[in-house]
Amino acid sequence: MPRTARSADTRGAMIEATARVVRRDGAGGLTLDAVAREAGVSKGGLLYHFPSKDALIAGLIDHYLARFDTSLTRHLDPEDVTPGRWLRAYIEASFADDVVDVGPNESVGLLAAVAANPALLDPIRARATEEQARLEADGIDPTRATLIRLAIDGLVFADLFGIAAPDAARRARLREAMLALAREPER
Amino acid sequence: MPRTARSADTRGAMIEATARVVRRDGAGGLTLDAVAREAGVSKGGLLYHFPSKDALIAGLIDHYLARFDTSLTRHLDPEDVTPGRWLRAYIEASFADDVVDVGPNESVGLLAAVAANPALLDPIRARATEEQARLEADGIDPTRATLIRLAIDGLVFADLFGIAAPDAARRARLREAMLALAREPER
DNA sequence: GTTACTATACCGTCCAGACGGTATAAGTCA
DNA sequence: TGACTTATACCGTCTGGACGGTATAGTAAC
Repeated sequence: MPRTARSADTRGAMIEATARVVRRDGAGGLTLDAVAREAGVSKGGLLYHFPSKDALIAGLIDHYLARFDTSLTRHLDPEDVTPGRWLRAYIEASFADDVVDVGPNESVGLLAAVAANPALLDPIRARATEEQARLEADGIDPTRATLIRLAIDGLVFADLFGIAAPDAARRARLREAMLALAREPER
Repeated sequence: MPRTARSADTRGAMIEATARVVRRDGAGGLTLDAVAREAGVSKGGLLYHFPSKDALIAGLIDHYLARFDTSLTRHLDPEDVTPGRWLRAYIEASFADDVVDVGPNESVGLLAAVAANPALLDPIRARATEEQARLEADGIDPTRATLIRLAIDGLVFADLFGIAAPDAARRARLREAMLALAREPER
C-alpha cells in the first residue's frame, strides 16, 4: 500500500527533493514548504525527519559527501602505487557522472549552507582540508596537484551556476589533460 | 564635514558595505537593514540610491565586473603578440591583490544573486562566455586555456568559502605554474 | 528649489518552527 | 484471540518574527 508507513528511505527522498529545489529556485528558494511540496510530504512530515532547516541542509551535505567518498574509494586502483595515484582517483571520481555534472552534488549543499548558515560549511571545509593534505603527499608536485584540484572545483562551480560550463566534448578533453598532468614526471 | 551631503561615492560605499555583509553573514544575511547599518546610512537613504534589493545586487555585480575589466586592460601587454597573451593577462589580473584574494570581488555578488534571484547572474554569465571565447582564440590549446581558467575560478571559490584556500606562498607558486602553462608551446 | 539624504513608522507577505491530531504497526499481556 | 499500550510516521494549522518595500515629514548643503 503506497500510503502506509513503510518508507525505508523517506529521508533520502527528502534530501533529493531539497537538492532539486535549490537547483531550480536558487538557494533563497529553499524553504521547508517548497521541499515538503517537492517531496510530496507535508511540512510536519518533513520536520519529523529533519527537526530544523539546518538539520536538513546538514543532511544534504552529509549525503553527497558520503557519496563522493564511495566514488573515490571505487576509483582508487589498489594495484597502482605510482606517484599521483590518489590525485588520479580524485579526478576520475569527480568526472564520474554522479559528481561533476548536471546531477546534484555536494555543491548544492554548499549553496544552501551559505544562504542559510555559513557554519554548516564546516564538514565540507574539514573534508577539503583532508583531501588537500592527501594531495600534497601524493608524490607529485604539490602545486600542480593543487592546480588540478582547483580546476575541478572550478568545473563544479561552472556547472552549478551555469557560467561558461564546458560541453561534454571539452569536458572529456579536460579530463584527459588533467590525468596527463597527474602522470607527468616532475620537471 | 563628514556628515554632509556631498558624497560623490555614497553608492560605492553602499556597494562595499553590501559585499562586507555578504562575506560576514553569508548570502542569507543580506538584508536591506543590514546593509544600511553597515554603510552607516538609513534604510531610506539606501533605497534612495538602489530602489530594490535586486538593484543593489545588480549594482554590486556591475561594480566588480567593471573593476575586473580595468584590471584586465591594465595587465594586457600591448607589446606582447605571442600566443596566450590574453590568457596571461587574465591570470595576472586575477592574481592582482584586488581580485583573487581575501578582498571582495564579483564572487560575492554571485553569491548574493544566487540567494536572492538567480536571474541576476546573467551579466556574469555573459561576461564569462565572452572571456571563454577570447580564451579559445588566444593561440594556445583551448583545453589547457580552459583548465587554467577553471583553476582560477576554483581559487576564487576556495577563497570565498574558506575551503582549503591556499596560503600566500602556494598562491604565488600557483600563479607561476599557470603562467608557465600559458607560455608552454603546443605539445 | 533641487539633490541628497535622515528618521520613523507602517503594511503585507513569507517563512521557520511549534503543536495537536491521526493512522498504522508492533508489542504485551491475558 | 482480542484489548490495551506504545512507537513510528506522518498531516494540517497556527503564530510570531523578519524582511522587502512604501510613505512621509524633516534637514542640510549647494
